[in-house]
Amino acid sequence: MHLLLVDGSGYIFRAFHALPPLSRKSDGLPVGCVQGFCNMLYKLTQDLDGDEPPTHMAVIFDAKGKTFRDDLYPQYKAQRPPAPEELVPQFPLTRSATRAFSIPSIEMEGWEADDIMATYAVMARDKGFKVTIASSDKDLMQLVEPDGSIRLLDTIPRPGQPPLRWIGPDEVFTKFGVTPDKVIDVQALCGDSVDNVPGVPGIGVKTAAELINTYGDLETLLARAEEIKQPARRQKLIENAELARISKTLVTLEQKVPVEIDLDGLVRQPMSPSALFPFLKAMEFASITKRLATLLEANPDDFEPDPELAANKESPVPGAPQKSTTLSVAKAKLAANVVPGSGPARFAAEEHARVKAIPVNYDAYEIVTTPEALERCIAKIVDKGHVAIDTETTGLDPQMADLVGVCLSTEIGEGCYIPVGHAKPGDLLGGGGLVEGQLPIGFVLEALKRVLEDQSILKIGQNVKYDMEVLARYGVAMAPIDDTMLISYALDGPRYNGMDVLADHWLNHKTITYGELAGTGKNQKSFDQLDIPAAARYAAEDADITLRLWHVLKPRLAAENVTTLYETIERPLAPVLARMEARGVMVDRQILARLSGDFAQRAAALEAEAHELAGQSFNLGSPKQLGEILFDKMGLEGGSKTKTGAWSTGADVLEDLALKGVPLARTIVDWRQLTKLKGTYTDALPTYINPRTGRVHTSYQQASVLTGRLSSNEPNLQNIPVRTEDGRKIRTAFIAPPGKVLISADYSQIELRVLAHIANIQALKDAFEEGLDIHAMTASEMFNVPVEGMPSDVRRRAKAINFGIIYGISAFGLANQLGIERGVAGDYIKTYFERFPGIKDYMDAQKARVKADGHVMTIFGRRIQFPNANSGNPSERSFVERASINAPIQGSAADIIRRAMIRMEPELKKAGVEADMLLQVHDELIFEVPEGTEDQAIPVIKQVMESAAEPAVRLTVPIQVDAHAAKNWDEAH
DNA sequence: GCAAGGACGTA
DNA sequence: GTACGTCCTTGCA
Repeated sequence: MHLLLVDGSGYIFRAFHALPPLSRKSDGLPVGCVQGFCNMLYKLTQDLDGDEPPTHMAVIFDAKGKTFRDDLYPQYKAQRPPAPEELVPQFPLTRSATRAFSIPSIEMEGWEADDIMATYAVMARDKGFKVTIASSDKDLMQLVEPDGSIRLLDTIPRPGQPPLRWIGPDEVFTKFGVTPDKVIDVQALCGDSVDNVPGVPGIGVKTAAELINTYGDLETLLARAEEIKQPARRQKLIENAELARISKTLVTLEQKVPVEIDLDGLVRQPMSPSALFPFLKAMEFASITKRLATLLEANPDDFEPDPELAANKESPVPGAPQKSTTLSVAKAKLAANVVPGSGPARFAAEEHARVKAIPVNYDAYEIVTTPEALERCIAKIVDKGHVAIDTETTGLDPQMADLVGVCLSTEIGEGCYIPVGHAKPGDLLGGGGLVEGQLPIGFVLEALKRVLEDQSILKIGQNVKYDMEVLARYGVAMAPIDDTMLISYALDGPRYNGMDVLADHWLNHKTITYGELAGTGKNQKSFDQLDIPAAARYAAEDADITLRLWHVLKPRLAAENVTTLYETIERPLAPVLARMEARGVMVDRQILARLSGDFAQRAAALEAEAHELAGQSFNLGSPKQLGEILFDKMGLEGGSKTKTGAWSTGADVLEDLALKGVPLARTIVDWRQLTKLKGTYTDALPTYINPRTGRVHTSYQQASVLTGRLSSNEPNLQNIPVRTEDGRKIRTAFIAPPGKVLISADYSQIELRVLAHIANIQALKDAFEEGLDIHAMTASEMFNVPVEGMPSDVRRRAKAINFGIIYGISAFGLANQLGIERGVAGDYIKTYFERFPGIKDYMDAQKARVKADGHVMTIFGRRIQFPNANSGNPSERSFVERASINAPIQGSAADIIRRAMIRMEPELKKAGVEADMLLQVHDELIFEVPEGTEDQAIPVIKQVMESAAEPAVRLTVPIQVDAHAAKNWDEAH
């Protein structure tokens, strides 16, 4: 086996400088590098088809956009000039050329071609391949193997030199003075002026090699730097140790890029005349066409030039100068052609078409009731290496529901349903016993555990967190996992949540609804009451559809550059959330009961008072009745109507009335507050206490918020009151069990900090750097008031403006919030833009982006889509504009805390700290720790949270986390 | 029994 | 002005 990797991007750049001047085709499009590239591909296939011809081959390109190196070291490749103008249109053409030669063309956003090549090279070497990398890039020399299993091949044409020049260990030693495995250590020291890798100032290749050969490696050298004789050199090394380490990271190639196409996908395909000649003729490459025609024994005249790429000799677009029009039309066609045609995108489209065409056959599903059938099913999974799984249970709460059946699907169209908990109809207390013929649940789980816990077998689910939690209660720790819901969320946001919607949208298939199977309303049967054949059809369909969706959606990750988001944020977060949900939080029933009584009494008194003031009895909970009393019967001024024509009676309206001397308004406001607290919190929360654990287990929705935040429901523990005194009493009911304490750690002003970073607002950054009160600083800038002795109202206004900015400010909204004139609010905004100049640019950029692309992006590459960004409805359009300003800010902050959560458990463990992460409230994490260990836990928690953006993104503002420990949530907060 | 609207709790 | 979830009433089936 022999893998040939071609450094496509490297070739283009080097060829551009090495090759003779431009050649153009008849419409003026420069194609010199494309021609050289085609010649090189031809030559390679000719010259290497000697003793060990390549059996596998791919051309790798740099994707546009940033990589992790830019985040690690913003100056990386920063001084590199933009690509020459003649080169730009040739980039997509080299991809087309690659495909014309029937060779996979691979690029991945976020990764350099070198990283992808390193990944494939190592992957292939480990499988015993011989690997050739067609490149002369010195950064790839670190991959060269002493035994010759990985070699480089320089293919750039150079006068007076052979066309192909091998680079093995000897050539590497000539270049770097060390063996290939030490190349990165040398590069870390000597740096690279072309790529702007800093290295250690004053140390060149020779010195670097000498040092590395003396000390062995970089870390040893840095550790023993004191021993170096030359004082200047010693000094430089000690001072720049960190720079050297960063440099080493920059030059070290990633060997674990999550490539989507495995080695089998790189098997060499024979050249196809029908792919090749239309391209070559469109490019007008006469001589290589002739040579290949001879080689393939084909007649080029049988093929027409590819109309998408050919010189356009037809009538140009009216009104435009002919030449440039022709050129731009060609470019536009290219742009449109390249995206769906490129490797990963084409693969995704083909997979979609393939999977969509396979019909669902309910008769093909199998019910497993014997140990032999179960073994066959397991053997199939082991053989396949991945399996779609769906667990069926008695309910929707993963902390309560009992397992009824498990369904597994290894091939599209197939599914094995294993019933374990179907019950005979019994009385209210159950007691009917299990339906006969089912395998014992313990036996089934023991057997399945082998595959569900096997690290080499991927378990695919839809909302797999649910299945993980249920199985965890039966002692099965399912891993690793993939989740079609999360893949869809990374790609498309919460738009197609739910398997029914996904199946309908992507597979054009309507799944059986649970209502159709089990009835609706109060007569709905729980899953254990269903008869097994019907249950099997439903369950197997779910597993089958999940597998189909995985085949359709997973390739889109690479094609649409969402792999990093999914792999580094969404996928690893799911098990973390599963554990948080399983832990739950302790809630003191007594406290809530006492509060409930208190609130009830006070609400009743207010109700009587309201009836008195209104002069009649009415339902205080009815905005309709209240509006009629206030504005019709009492004839009060200042009423406004809602969009449905009803009187508006919101808290702001009532607050206005109260200030104008309407006592009833105040009474209603107070009553509403108390009944809200009672109904939503003190009465409802105790009903969520799980009888098995004695704790409250919320459920986190990982894939339902547009911006990337989590949401919490049943119960929502992300809106526990905090603003009012009565509200905070509810927080005192969230407690740590005996011997433990709660820690609350929250990000300080995370969204404003993110804004300062994204929009690059120096004044804000400076203020955060100096640890100032950010709202007071804003007020001082805006209103020319010193921070010392600032009136609280001035600060309040500035705070409202800061929040307004984050929300995509409008004069209307700000005026509303502050109770001031529209014109005054408009002046405030104007002043703000003047004092913080970058803000306006940021806002305009997001608005332009969302209109052009239909989406905006967080700093971690999460796309937030707005399909109606160009809506004809002006208010809808303004809404999208504001949301597109807010989304990258809210979303980047959400990404940061997600990253912190993923890293938290391993870091706590590493630090030897026992701390259970229980809750997340957007910018706050709640932990439970043994009493007395809080001082060990807090620094670790803070450290993880404050550095959570790194190394993917190096923020240009400090992140600050405040953390406190106490026996209850109110005091810890 | 269900959906929509209004109101209000959080970040 | 952003992002959510829950409770209650209302109106219709």
